[in-house]
Amino acid sequence: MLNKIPQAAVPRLSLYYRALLESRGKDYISSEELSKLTNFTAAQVRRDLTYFGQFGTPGKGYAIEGLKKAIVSILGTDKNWDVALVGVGNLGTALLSYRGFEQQGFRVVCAFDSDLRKIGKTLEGIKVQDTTELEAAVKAKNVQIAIVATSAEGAQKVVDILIGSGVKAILNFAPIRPHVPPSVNLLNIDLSIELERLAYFLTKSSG
Amino acid sequence: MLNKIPQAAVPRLSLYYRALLESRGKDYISSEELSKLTNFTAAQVRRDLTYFGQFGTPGKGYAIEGLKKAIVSILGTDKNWDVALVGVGNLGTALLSYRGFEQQGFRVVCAFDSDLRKIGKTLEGIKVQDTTELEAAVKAKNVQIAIVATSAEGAQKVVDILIGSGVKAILNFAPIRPHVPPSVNLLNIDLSIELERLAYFLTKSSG
DNA sequence: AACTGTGAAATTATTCACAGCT
DNA sequence: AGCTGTGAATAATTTCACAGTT
Repeated sequence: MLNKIPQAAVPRLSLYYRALLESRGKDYISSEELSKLTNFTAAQVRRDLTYFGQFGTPGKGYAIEGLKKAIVSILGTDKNWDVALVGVGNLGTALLSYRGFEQQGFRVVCAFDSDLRKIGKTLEGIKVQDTTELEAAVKAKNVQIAIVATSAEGAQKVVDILIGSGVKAILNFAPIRPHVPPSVNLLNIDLSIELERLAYFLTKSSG
Repeated sequence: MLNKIPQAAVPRLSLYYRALLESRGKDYISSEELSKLTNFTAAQVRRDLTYFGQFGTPGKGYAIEGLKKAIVSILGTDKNWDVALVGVGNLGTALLSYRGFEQQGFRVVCAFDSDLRKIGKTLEGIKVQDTTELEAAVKAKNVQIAIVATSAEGAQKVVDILIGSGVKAILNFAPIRPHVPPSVNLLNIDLSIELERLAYFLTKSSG
């Protein structure tokens, strides 16, 4: 069986995992119970899980500990990843101190900025380097993942340097859609677009 | 013609708008040109735009200035919205100084935290209030929109208070999915889940 | 009896392809 | 001639409903 996995199934898997974390004190959980905890349908829960394997026991449900381990392994959050951060403005600094990164196995090992006032400072134990050193540092440390938290203006150039340095995945917070080759995983978190979505829903429901 | 608008069309509209901002020096732009700038297909551009109206001129394309105004009006980014911010930790502080809010017509008019070390401080001209004052302040100022940037633990309680105070839309950054009535617009920005998506793509492409 | 896993149906979203307008 | 707007076709995703397993 060669399933094509819907893109949207992956974040749902994360949400099932959260629900499992909250489900202490029993061994098994049914798709029905998982659906109540996550506000998806029970059929969707079952379908989603079968995209990745067969984890259930008919008549009993899903073994909670086993399913947790399976999801962690599918998502890859049991691995550790070194990350380079480019841009230590307000957002970059907030990201540096965000404890969720560590919890998910992401460790920021170097940080860069082009602002002379920031270069040389140490934040959360990481010394901020000049962006001109980006390529050399990323290559030397064999970093595979980068977070781009620069302004829109600098972002594409930074992305190009990162890709040239061997980075395989980019989490982009700059409000542009950088151009990357198909071999590079790009994930955009675009606050500006989320705000426009919010404005749209507000306008629709109040007008 | 009574279109149901696909959810995903709204952020695409935002991206078309960005492309239009970059298209200076001419009066008309074709769906083909817009598709090149946004990496969607020309058919998708045309289909998306017709969900919201008829903006094109056959033979010429879309009048750039007219389409820009139309999109701004559809998205509601021509309106101004007062916003309450709950949680002024690292992320909340970064959001407070994020200039994109103002640009999109969102103005933070009050900020709250339950940490005594933060209450009373002034950030970006906003005095941080105790979360116990949340309900009274939101009601007094008739705030319709709130940003929740608290920890997971406090978030649901904050959301309940906000809804009880008349808030109609919530932009939630806390890593939980708060429960809200259908009348309230909820938009989750869940960094933790994005990181797991990233881990998944990395695992898949490297394993 | 309780529950999963999954074909089949239904729904939703995208792409094709072209009639018709400028 | 050049391009939009849109029915129809296709593709993707979700939901239904139930055969089969524990």
